Amino acid sequence: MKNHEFYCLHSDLCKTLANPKRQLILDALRNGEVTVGDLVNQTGIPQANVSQHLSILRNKGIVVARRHGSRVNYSITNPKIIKAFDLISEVLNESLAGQSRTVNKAVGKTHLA
Amino acid sequence: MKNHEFYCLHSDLCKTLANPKRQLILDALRNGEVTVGDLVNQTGIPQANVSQHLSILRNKGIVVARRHGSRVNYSITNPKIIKAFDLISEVLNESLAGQSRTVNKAVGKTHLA
DNA sequence: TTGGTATATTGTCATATTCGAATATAAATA
DNA sequence: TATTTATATTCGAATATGACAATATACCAA
Repeated sequence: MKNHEFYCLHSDLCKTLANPKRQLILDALRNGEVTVGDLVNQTGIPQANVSQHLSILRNKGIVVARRHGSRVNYSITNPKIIKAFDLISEVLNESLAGQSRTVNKAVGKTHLA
Repeated sequence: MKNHEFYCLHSDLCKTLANPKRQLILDALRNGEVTVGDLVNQTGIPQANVSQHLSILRNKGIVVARRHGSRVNYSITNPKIIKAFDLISEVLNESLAGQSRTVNKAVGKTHLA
């Protein structure tokens, strides 16, 4: 059993990934460096909001910024982030595929939703 | 580029994983079925709170409940959940190891925290 | 049926997250 | 220097989340 602090760090990292807009951004960064402006265009998210999310991702060390003239290029620091992302996609797809079977079936007469 | 709904489902799933207590619980379920009572003992989390978290995990299809007498056994529905969990652990460890180098270095004179 | 043990749900409050609007900063250019 | 373009930060309001206490439900045994 690992310690409490580890779980906090781990879930903190997950929490950072757990936002639809940040996922859009991460997916847009999947193939390499992209500027903020391009992220705005590709995702349709307002500029200020993109910057907010990039700031969050930066602070967690998930992305890194590199200024190039007036533009700032962002990229993902660790490719395993994308691997984890894709694994969770798989879980999601399998879950969606096998839905409505035993998954949420009631147990006994409990209220188990 | 995938659609918005997919990202919402995906981040919803991540969000469910993104909680230290739920991670403790998931790690305790790593090797197979465990009863609620055992989860309470192993994690030190109060019973009501464990049930709350199990309810959340159940509703997302991450764990499944099986009643056996007066006890209820929980297990993880898809082993890939654990794989994803472990991948994120790796990212975390690598991030902790390589900390304080270039990761959060300022870019230009921006306030980039 | 009564009591006891195991598990689940609800209500409430404190805290955290998210977004848009407004504003600030940096670099490029006139 | 003044202006424009690119990006970042701050503030405030709405909403979501998490924890505990209290209570409810299910099953078992006497």
